[in-house]
Amino acid sequence: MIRKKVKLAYITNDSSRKANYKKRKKGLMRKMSELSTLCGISACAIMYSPYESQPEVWPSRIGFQQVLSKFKMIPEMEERKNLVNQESFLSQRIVKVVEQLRKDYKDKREKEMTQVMFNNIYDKWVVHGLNFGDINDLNLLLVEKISNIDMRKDAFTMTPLLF
Amino acid sequence: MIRKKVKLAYITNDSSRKANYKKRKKGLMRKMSELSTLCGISACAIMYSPYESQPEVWPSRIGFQQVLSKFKMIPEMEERKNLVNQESFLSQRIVKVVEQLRKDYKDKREKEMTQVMFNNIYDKWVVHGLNFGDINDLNLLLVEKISNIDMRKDAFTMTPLLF
DNA sequence: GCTTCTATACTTAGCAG
DNA sequence: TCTGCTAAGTATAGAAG
Repeated sequence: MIRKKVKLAYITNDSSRKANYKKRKKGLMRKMSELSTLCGISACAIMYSPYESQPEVWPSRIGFQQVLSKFKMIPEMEERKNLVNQESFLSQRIVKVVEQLRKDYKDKREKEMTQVMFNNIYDKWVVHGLNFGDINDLNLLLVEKISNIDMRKDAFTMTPLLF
Repeated sequence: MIRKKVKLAYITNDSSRKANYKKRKKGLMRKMSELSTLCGISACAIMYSPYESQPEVWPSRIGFQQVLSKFKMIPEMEERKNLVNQESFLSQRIVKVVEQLRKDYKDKREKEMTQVMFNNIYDKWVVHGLNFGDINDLNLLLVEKISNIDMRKDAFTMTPLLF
């Protein structure tokens, strides 16, 4: 049981590579969470492996409803919605995008469709070397072109999502 | 020099919190890179702290040009561009989005503007509990509404970016 | 494949310059 | 501050069930 030093190279043996992945993924997730609580910072990690059908994400996707609830519950947020500076403009846009998203998800079929699309696209982004910096840039585009989205004008309501 | 066990709670002392952050961030980045090379998987991490003006991203944003070059160099990608199935449709859209992005970045002023916007928005997303899963969902929206973007039709050319 | 075990490798808290 | 040190604490490679 002599433990070797880590040889920093691709593990060719399939089963030990998978085992290694699962162990280290767990460790990474824990460290991510520790850093976040110890230092009070926001952090995210995503791992896209052939061992899982969905990308592994930290923090977990738990409760999109909770996220939406936060929007309602945070008073500063409500205040911001009534401000007229750029910041509040952006906040409102975000709220509306999220609302739009909620509505989209109500159509379960469409949801599955887009999920499949996402998997395809994300796979390509990663395969072709787009990192999260680049995905962020794509988000920039979203912001920029957001006025093209046919936003609904009605109030921001909170009904349960379908997932 | 008796070292305590980690007490998993917010470090109230400012300087030691910052020191802790920098050390652990470094460790996390290394582990991220190790996992990626050992297991050959795609992974990303982003940390948004008050200690740095820009979010800390792994892998680094090095060479968007390189990313664009990859698009040109990977033969399968070129083939896909000529297919007519959904997959190729999506690939083409990605290429065009990236192209659009490149053009957008040519306007340096606009670049800075959007960068500022991104920082504001990303901050809010994270502050209000949106994780990368959610940001991915927003990306779904981007895909969905992508037909609203006024795409340029000319060939995909490769000129240096301004950053 | 999966757990669980545990010796060893690695990480990092606290200190010093 | 930052850098480097080093021992205490933690993660994990490899084996066993």
